[in-house]
Amino acid sequence: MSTSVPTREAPARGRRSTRASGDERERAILTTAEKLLEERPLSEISVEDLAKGAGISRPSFYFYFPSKDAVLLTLVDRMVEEAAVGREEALAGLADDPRSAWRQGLQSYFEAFGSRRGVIRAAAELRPTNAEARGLWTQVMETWIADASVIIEAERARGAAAPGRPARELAIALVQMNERALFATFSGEEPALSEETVLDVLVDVWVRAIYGAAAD
Amino acid sequence: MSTSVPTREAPARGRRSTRASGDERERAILTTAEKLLEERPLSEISVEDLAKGAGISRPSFYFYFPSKDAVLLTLVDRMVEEAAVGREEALAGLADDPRSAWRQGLQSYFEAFGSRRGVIRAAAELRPTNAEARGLWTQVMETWIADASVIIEAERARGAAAPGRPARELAIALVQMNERALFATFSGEEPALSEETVLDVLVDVWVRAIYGAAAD
DNA sequence: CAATGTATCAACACACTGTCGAGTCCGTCA
DNA sequence: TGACGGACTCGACAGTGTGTTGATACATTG
Repeated sequence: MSTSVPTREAPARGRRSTRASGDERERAILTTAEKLLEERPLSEISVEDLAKGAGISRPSFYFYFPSKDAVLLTLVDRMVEEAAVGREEALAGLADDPRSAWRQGLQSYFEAFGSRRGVIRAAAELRPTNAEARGLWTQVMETWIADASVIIEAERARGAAAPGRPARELAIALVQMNERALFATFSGEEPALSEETVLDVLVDVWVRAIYGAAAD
Repeated sequence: MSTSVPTREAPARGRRSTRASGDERERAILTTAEKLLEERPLSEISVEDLAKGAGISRPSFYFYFPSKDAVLLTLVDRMVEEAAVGREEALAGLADDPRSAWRQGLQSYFEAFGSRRGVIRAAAELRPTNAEARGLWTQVMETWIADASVIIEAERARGAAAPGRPARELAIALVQMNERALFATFSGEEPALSEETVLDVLVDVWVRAIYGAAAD
């Protein structure tokens, strides 16, 4: 580890340059955003609100972040990283018990996203209008899909899973289902599955879609 | 089943009152919106653009619609109504051939939404910020889910479908999958299923999830 | 031919975003 | 020590968008 600043792998969307004291200010903006997002949607939060919450003026805000969106992307980055941690481990014990292995894979996302409702809600709100947000989300989906495809193929090869449409196609549909269902549940949409049942239902569909043979 | 179509009284979101000549103007606004939405997202279309496209001034626009959102909701209303038409018929020949019956049910949505990409994209963009849009979409989902639940239960009762989690839960997850997958495909997101395969893949998951027993 | 309702728009009042430039504060080093 | 420069701050401005108001046409139609 180098002695210099704790190498923040954070993308260049944070502060303009520098690395002096105002570090806390940057933090303050982030935590303010997180707090406000629990209360109301992104569209009802202005740069002024963020600045005020961090105890600075609006122009000063722009010293730390180039826009409101950038703040959010930083938050999302963080969350995604957390979610990715659990992903690896889950994919071990497949041969033993597919159902609970798949369940585990889902669970890490469930937990990471579930603990930051404001942020995912905002992310969903941002995606349509912000290309960077779209790209970031695409990446997440893509790794998820890639993982699932590989496993589906492996399960088919060893004869555990039923043959059928290309693994990737199946994976895309299932991952999209997860995304939508979890978003709906966490943002309190109607209709949505309850927090207690989402995981079970989703895993059920996954397992049936992957292992069950197509009827007729 | 009851087929209670969401009573279609023209929503009060059109013109302030009246119903005189300026009818064409209202139309012009609607078609302008539809046209512009094929080119660029809702967030990049201003009331000014809409007004200009319809050959009137911005204030005049407000004589016809209370806001930009209202224009869109009208468009969505229309589209949803079209989509609902095919729904009824599809649900007949289930006993004969479940797969193609389910496929047919999906197809009407596929076609209705696929022919108005701009509008669905805008609808997705609007949903997070506009309560009315959310409510409208909720209704659509709800009828879809209700239908699916009833059928799943019927199929289980007659022994065709496998038992499992409550039909409604299954229906919610599957309908959400459809929604997300179709949106992704039609708005050219990445990753997404191709237009040629979406329907097949979705139907495949539906059939396996409903008729296939849970493996493990 | 008034009177009533339809339709139109210039001008205004706001809200928000992003930028510019003039500052302050503080550590460094000549 | 004192001036130089970089970190940081904010008042004031410019731009773009929304929604409203009030004055004004232009019909009908009673």
